[in-house]
Amino acid sequence: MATIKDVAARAGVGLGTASRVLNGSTQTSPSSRERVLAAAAELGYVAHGPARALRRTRTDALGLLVSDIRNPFFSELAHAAEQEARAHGYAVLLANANEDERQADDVLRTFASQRIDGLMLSPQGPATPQLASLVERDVPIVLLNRRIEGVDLPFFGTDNEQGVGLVLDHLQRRGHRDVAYVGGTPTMSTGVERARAYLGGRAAHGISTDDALVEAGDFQTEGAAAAMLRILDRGVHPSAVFGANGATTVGVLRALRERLGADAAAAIEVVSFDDFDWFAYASPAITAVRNDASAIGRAAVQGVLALLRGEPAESVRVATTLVDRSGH
Amino acid sequence: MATIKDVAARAGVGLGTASRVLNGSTQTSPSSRERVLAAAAELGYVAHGPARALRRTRTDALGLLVSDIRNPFFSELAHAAEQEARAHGYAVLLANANEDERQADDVLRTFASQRIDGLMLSPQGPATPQLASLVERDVPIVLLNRRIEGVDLPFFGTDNEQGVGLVLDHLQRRGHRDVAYVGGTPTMSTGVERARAYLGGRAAHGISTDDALVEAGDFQTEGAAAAMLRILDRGVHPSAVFGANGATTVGVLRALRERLGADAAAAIEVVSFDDFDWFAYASPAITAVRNDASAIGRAAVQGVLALLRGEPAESVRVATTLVDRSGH
DNA sequence: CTGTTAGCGCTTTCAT
DNA sequence: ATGAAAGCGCTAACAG
Repeated sequence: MATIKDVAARAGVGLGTASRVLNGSTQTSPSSRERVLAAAAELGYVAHGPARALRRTRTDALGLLVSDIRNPFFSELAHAAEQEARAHGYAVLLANANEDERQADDVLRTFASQRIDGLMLSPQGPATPQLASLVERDVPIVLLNRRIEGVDLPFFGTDNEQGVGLVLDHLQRRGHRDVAYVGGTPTMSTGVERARAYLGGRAAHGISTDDALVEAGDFQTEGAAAAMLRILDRGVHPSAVFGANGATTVGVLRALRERLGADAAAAIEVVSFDDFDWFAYASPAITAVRNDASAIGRAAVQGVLALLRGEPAESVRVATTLVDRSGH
Repeated sequence: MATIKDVAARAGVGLGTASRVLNGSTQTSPSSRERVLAAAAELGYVAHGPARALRRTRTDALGLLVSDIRNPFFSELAHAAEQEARAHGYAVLLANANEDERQADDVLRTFASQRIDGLMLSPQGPATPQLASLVERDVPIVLLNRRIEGVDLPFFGTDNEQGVGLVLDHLQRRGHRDVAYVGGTPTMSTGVERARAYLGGRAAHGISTDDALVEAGDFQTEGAAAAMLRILDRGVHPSAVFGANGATTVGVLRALRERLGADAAAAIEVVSFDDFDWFAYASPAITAVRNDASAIGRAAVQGVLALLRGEPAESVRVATTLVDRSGH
């Protein structure tokens, strides 16, 4: 593998000059510039990243740790973040916590060893040891979509309150009174925010505040289905159901069909926080709050980059939109 | 940031000893071993990856370049690959080509500069310059799901022929004669293989070989919808449609509804190569070939690792299964 | 404008 | 079993 030394030799210049040219540095004579570039091209020279990193004490790499890359929200966010980072000359190391705290800590250790310049992460729960040590080392860090107790870091995520507001307005417009709510994990900031906004807003939107209509799930399909079944078993007859996230809504769908049959289930309007493209193909089609994962990803990158420059990074709550499919 | 020098000093041993202990190396006295480990823990020492890489000329990192991380097939594959790699002590650098050759080449350059030990990629098209240079450098490389013209590299992907066979059997069992086929890009090995298997197998399965029922899409939703419309515009009346991949099937669904209305569309059985979980919630539910992205991801990692050990890597065609949802 | 040199943090001989 | 020393490829500081 050609090194910068080879390039310098072939171009007939000193090591320093070669380095300067290759880094687009300030003053270099056009002649040597040309020859270095030519030599590099001929040799197929690619700078040795680790060596640069060692010397410069920065890697131009950002770590992105998501809860689950298979979750469309995160895969879209990751994609957008990568594009944004690349546009700014940064590479993104993408890793997956698999909704598991241990794996998350593992990844964080790897990131730390790679000496990433900054980190974006969607936390699994409370602060882990590795995270604490990264914070201590003053690595620029931003949080994605979920907050962490007792850790004050810039936050980039969905505007849950605004999104729930959209749903409340929609339900009211459609004239629903008996609306079931299948929520998320109460230990997750996302779950708490959505629940509070919804429960608190019911009365003002003409929605029943009967607690028999409300159950907490776990943001997973299984748990949500179970929660929905518990609600139905109470003998209530909701005309609509609001699922607190995408997976929850899928669980709701499953439970409704299982308990009521496809036809009766189809008579109940289902509204979701989080939109999946295929909701348009469900029957009846599902109305959903679409949160802009791309915008969050881009904003998060800009946030770490600001931190990297020593500027403060302001938290961002990205507004959602309602995809109304209730007209079939 | 604590360096190994700090650790050695604090443990009262030489640099070499510290390094040996930290690498779980052979012969080190229990006493120094203990003290080094203690010192490292107290200092929160994390080895400097780039420095190690520089010295050892390996990074213990594998590159994974997928066509589009938002495609569930790839996000699941990526997830499985990461798990498998981690189990073998390797980190995965995951990057996204965004179905764009230029971006792919960009990523490859970054990978090259990072000096990844091995590469797994799903090619966008023909070999790019950067890929050629990686091949030349003898970096272990395996291909995911798509082949490249003129490049002979171990391949890990779906068994398209077997999968299409499952569909043909299913269609025959259901008694379909007039089956429309919306295919993929003819320039992509995946598209070619599926088309060949399907078109060639029709006669033997009692399916009409009328070419008016066949159109090529582009493996994207838009293109597939257009292709489906072209077929319908010919005045044919298929009783079933086979979509050559997941996105294609979504396009098919959209086109059918748009042109025939929801009710008439629901009378046509749609079968898909690639399964999405929500196909169970479409109406009618969609029968699909499920290809095992996780198995492919794991096999691919094992392939590069074999190459890394100097062993040959045998290509793997992972068998698919049919998820039959035709009974509603 | 350019060549030389030091040294980033680490692993790995080479002597003990 | 361990300390000393060399050097991986690169950038930046220092002389010219």
